[in-house]
Amino acid sequence: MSIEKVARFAGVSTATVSRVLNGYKGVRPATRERVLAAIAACQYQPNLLARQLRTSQSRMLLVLVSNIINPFCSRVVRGIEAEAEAHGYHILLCNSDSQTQRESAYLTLLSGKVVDGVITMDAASNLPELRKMIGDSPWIQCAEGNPDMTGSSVTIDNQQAARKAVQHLAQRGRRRIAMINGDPRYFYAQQRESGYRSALAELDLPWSGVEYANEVECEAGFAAMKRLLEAEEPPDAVFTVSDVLAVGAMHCARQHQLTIPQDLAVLGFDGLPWSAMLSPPLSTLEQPMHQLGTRSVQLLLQRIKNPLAPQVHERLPCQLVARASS
Amino acid sequence: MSIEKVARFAGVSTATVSRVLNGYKGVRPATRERVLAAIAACQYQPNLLARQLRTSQSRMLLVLVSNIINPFCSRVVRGIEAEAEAHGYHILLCNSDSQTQRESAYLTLLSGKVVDGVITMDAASNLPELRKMIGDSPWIQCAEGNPDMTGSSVTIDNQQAARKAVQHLAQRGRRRIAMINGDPRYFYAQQRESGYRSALAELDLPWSGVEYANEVECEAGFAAMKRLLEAEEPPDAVFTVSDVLAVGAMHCARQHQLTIPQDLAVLGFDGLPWSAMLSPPLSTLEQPMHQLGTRSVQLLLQRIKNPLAPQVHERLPCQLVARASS
DNA sequence: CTGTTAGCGCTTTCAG
DNA sequence: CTGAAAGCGCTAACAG
Repeated sequence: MSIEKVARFAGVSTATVSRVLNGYKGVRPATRERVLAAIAACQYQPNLLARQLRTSQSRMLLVLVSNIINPFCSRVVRGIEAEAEAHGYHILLCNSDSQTQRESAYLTLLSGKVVDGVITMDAASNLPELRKMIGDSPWIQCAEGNPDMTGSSVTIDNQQAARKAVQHLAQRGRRRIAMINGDPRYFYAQQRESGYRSALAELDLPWSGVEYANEVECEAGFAAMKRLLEAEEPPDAVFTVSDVLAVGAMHCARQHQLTIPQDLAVLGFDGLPWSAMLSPPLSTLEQPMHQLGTRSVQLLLQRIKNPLAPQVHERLPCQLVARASS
Repeated sequence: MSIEKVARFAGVSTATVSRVLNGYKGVRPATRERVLAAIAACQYQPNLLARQLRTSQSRMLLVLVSNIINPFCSRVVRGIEAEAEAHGYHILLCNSDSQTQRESAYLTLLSGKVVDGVITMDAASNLPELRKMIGDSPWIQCAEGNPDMTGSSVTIDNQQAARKAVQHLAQRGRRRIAMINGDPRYFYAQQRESGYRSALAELDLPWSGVEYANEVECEAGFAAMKRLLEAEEPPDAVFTVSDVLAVGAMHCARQHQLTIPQDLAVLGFDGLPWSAMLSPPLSTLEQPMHQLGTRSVQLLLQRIKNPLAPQVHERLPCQLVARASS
């Protein structure tokens, strides 16, 4: 069931079969019919690998995330996939767990021509060795990425978002605002922490407290909150870097007999749909998750089409949704 | 930077370069060194596409899920990816949204030799046209799949799990136990509903009420609960087919001034980590999500290695975790 | 131990 | 409008 058999069956050359397969115009209707019939008769299925090798394009995109279990990631990936599919591309998913070794293993698919480009949602850009592997292959950093560096990116303004968070909490009368941050190797985590600190300074709030969650799971949020609450001077508000962490933080507060928001105000991040349905409903900074994904694909495809396209750093809007938890 | 250039550079044949690349033993250390040096000098990166075409194996697995946003799916996929990676395989992710057309578009990657096998978490097995596309390519159905049909599967005993759910709720004194089910095109949904109804019958509970959520999102759970609560005879307990739906159901109950579990007992499904941290903590049927994924890969790889391996239908255990919501 | 050679299945000039 | 033929880059017999 190769193209040759079909050709023999139809009594034409392989070139002609290829032409009808790819919908070229210059084929006499009669022969086209004959070829089509042969294809059906042979139950022919093109070998995509061979085609990809020959045309040197796979129409596949590599998506490197730290962990698809993070609902923020899965929603962005959904956007990526939707847009990719709309342009006839497929996606290869890789969970790196932020392990350099795994990331580089996946990046060989890039140099190996198995994928036409890559979207990273990981801290890859911070590692010179990975940047080197990517070389100047088409690459977009999504929801992470330092504009001062090379490589296009589409993100929100993380520093600004964190400032909004602190300002909101301060407006509600909170004085000891803590932060539960993510892995500080991420640029987004650095930015949010910097925004947090600068807002605190501007508002003349001397108290600060930052704890790091080792992963984006509610248990990690719980543990971080515990450390915060059992410190000498516990916070009266907490800003977490993910709604998932906020769930853990809220649970911990309840275990400590604290009422939300009276005793502790809680503010999440991401804007996952279920944040509105928690008890109490969670205030959060809503990220345009789907759009982060679709836009990344648009820029990536643009880059694939024209490798010389200029690098861009897009910033998508992010807004605070105030609810009962703060 | 093809293998030929490296060969020329090292003064050997392409065969020898290929040999050292693939770690064959029969190469004199001296030549091996020379080749290695040439590879480094040329910054050679093997074209994986060419290799895949030649060896006719891509070491890629297609994973067909309805929607990666469902946390149950993302956790299973995590298991799939972990096991796949451990065996040197990569995964191609497809969100089908249960649209036949999209599923079949992805399945061409199977016939096109882009992937060596497929794991479906979708209702694909229920559609003859898709089964035909899969043909006898290596295929495992994960968390879904009718044992009466061809095609190996690894699932839990959905019928049994639903019975446990009803029994638990009845034991707690509930008489009007409702169910919020998923898309009834899924075999798992059919099985759970059948388990629900048979348990009700066995317990002599005449009241029943089933609503269907059109997607696994909390909003859908909310809407379904609303229909249930606004009916003439509202339930005093509800069993949802996913923890995500339970979040919506609980929120709806609160809006209706109902206290959980006094006025309404709630029981979820899946056992997502954050279910324990809701307020009140959610009782749920815990599925072995990670294992569902890893086991599927094991069976699939077995099948890829030996296409004649017998079909199996594995059932993994699932247990009820009782918490404050019921 | 190493080289020669024949493809994997497809697309794409270049002739006719 | 159609065919012949040259590869894409790699692996794997088969010789030597």
